[in-house]
Amino acid sequence: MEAFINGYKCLDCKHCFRKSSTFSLLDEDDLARLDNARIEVSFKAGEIIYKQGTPLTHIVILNSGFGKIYLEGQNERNLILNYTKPFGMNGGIGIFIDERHLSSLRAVTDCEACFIEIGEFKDTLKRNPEFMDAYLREHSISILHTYRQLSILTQKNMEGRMAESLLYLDDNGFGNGSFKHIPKQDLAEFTAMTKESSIRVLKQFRDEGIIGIDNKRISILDKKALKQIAVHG
Amino acid sequence: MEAFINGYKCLDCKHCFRKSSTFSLLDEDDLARLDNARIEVSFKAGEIIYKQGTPLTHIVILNSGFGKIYLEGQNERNLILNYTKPFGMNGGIGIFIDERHLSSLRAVTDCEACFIEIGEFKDTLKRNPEFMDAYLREHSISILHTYRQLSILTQKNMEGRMAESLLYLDDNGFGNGSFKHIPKQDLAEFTAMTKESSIRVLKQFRDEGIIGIDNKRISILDKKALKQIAVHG
DNA sequence: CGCGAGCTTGACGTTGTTCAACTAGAGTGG
DNA sequence: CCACTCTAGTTGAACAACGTCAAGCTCGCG
Repeated sequence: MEAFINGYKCLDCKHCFRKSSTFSLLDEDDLARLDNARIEVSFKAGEIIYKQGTPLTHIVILNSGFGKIYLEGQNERNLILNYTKPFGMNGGIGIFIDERHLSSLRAVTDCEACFIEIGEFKDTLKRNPEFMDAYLREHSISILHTYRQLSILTQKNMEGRMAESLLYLDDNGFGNGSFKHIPKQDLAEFTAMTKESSIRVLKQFRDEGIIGIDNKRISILDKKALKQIAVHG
Repeated sequence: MEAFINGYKCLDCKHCFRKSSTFSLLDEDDLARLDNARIEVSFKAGEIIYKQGTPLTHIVILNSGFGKIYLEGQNERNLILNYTKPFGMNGGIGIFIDERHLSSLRAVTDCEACFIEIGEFKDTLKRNPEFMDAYLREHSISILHTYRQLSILTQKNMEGRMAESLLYLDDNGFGNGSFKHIPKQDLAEFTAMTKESSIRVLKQFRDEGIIGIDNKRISILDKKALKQIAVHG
């Protein structure tokens, strides 16, 4: 019964956590506590999972589907920081300051999300140094990516930025050499340019035989050329 | 004798740590251990304290003077992420990944730096949950700033970026309403524009009576106007 | 006094955005 | 089945923003 009502649990915690190298560091006892502090919610593609500025009360983990993490910037323009990774922890960066979300998360596909209450989550971090280490490693990688983005987005031209982004998506588990689900508008928001510009750059890449575009699916045809453009741009 | 040889200690650890709210969370025992894992080095203005990509073996704390934290980007162009804060912990973000520096730190003024070995530092973090909390809070604030920069640098025009930067510097302890030590080139690297552009924008601000420039010292005359430009730009 | 680093200026070219119009395809109700 | 609508995609022309280049300046310092 509960399984069909949004906001209640229908999955077994241990099952999910076994798939995550970070959560696999916890023992039965800690998993049980987290399970207790956990809520499941499903989201439809396009729905907002959490919004920048709102109170940060839970860590969010997507155990199916994926979402985009973005900053809401000047006059309705967004900047996509990254896409979620399976079983990655989202929304946690603000928990040590004012407990508000520093970014927004929106479902790209339909998603199943686990919400873990941050009080319990923090306690778990404190009780388990290895878990803390893994958590910090995850965040460090995210910061490394943010630094890279900062450097790329402020110093490379449109072609270079687009090449970097396509390579990043390809190298980080968005399909083998091709990906759907990412409209031109989103590629624009990931590369800090306008939708029109992203279309023009992609068209240029297509005309040069570097990528293929059919029916909203982008395929990388010449990765070497893309790398060349990424470095030089 | 030692006091005059660079790389040896001449300061009392407890003395310094008492000035830092983060380090004041540690007890005598932990402070003594850190003191043991500590080296002091002084740097002249302009010298590199650590360089992006090199092995990260120590956390660096500046107890006098200040430095700039920057990314080394495309063809010799740097991007200044931030300036150091007194007794702030620098260089630590990479300690949970591959133990290499993600950014560079360079002395802006003459500096006295403490280098704390990261093994001991990590152990101290693990032994002291409150210290860990404070450390994470510091880093979270730094990430928040990085997000802000990402948003500002990719979405605002030059006037907006410069206004934001001047306000940031003013609000974060770089003199009351005016600051030296930051040449036009550095303001350019902080706002992701060329030296020439930063000069032109500053000149425009001066002509509008918003700032004053004399003898390399920039003074904020009309903060309200600056805020207006920052929001709108 | 001369040197050099940082600063300043203007002319010019490139890059990327804006705006406006148009197209294609998916979903919806009659 | 067809018109209607909505969203994503596409295109071109005009324009603004910003960088590049080249030259000259200024001021502190040896």
